[in-house]
Amino acid sequence: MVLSGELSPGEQLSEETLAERCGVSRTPVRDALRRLEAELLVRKNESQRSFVADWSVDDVADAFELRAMMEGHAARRAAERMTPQVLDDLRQINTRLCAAIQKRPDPDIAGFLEYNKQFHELILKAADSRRLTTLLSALIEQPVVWRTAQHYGAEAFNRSHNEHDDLLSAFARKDGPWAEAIMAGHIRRAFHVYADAHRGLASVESAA
Amino acid sequence: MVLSGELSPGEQLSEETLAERCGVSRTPVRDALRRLEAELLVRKNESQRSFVADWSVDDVADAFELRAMMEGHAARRAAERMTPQVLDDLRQINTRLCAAIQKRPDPDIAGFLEYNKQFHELILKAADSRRLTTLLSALIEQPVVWRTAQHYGAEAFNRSHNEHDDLLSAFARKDGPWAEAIMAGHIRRAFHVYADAHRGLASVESAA
DNA sequence: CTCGGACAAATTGTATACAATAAGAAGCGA
DNA sequence: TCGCTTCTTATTGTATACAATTTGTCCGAG
Repeated sequence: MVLSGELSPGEQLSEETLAERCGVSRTPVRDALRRLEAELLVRKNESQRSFVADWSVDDVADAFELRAMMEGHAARRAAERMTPQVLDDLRQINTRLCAAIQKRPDPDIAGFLEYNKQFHELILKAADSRRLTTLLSALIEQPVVWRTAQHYGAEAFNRSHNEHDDLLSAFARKDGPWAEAIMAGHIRRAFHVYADAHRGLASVESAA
Repeated sequence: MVLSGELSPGEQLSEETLAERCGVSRTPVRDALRRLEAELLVRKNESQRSFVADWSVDDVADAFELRAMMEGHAARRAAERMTPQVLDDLRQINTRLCAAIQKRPDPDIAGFLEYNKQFHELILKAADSRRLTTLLSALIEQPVVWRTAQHYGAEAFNRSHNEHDDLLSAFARKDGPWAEAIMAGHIRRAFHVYADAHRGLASVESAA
């Protein structure tokens, strides 16, 4: 509801109101608010009342910057720990991703998103750091990824696929620094696609 | 209770048992478990049962590595955004820290910890990234910092103070990369003090 | 003796009621 | 009219009861 714009930035979120609206009691609503607060989609003021956080473009830039750093770090660790099995799995996923974006008449965006998600998650798993996994999960908003992909053209899809291929090369050579550099660039490129599409808009929500 | 070793690693944490033990109902216990899970002090298995996580030395190394990366990033951002006012505040804090570690006959460890915390928190604030602040708070376990400081000798305290001074130089010149490098080294040094003190021990808890 | 299946126990998820607290509104005096 | 106090109301914190799910155990068939 926050990400779809159904709730406006700054709007107060009363537990009882939300509970009624969702047809559940306050208890699961409280849990959900806690999670959303951890993901910074919801803020609490000094007296514990909840409000919809407003993500300015700067906030999104901030999130992407951190994600670039952390996924880059994950890629480096993954490269250092790469096994033939994992490498093969990654190649298979990227092959499927390639097939999805080359579908005609229209590329299969849902397929792209799914395989892209699998690709990044497998790298994260290969990085073998519970903490990194936990921290990143709070940082990657799939709806933001989704909106970014909506603005991809054929060339952007191909670039994404090629960057994944580059990553596979770095992984095959266990070249950690290279993998880190490619991944950081990969994420930053995604941000610029997002930023170009939202240029001049005050917040994410008003664009949704 | 987890950090003091009152609860053993791997031990199951029943909400009801904890509630009884703490004299409260299950509701606040549930909230607490959620928070502890976010900080990775508690794990949940696939069927949502909670257990005390066991932090091996590798896990602590993992946490310190991430902390070095993220606090380094924070230091760089802080350097780029540094103002005379903040710089002055940081200098004052470090002066007080210096006084605390030079107390005789024994250095004032509590004072060191307090001013060290203030120093790092002000840098984090100057970095001006809500996300970075949120993520780091889940990563910095003050009890771990406390235990590390217990193993500091006079030279380690001085080194810490001098590294803070170096950071101030980097901040004064708004030299982001330099600040990042110093901070990363500063955190890594702290880890090695910790690791040396715990060498050969299987887990944090058994050493506490 | 082992393997399933069903039953019992333990545990978590959810709903609801009440208590504590904070925000807002009304009244009162200067 | 402004500022203060007080009361009302809105909202969150906590306790408890019950439902749903999972785990462990026991018994019988093969």
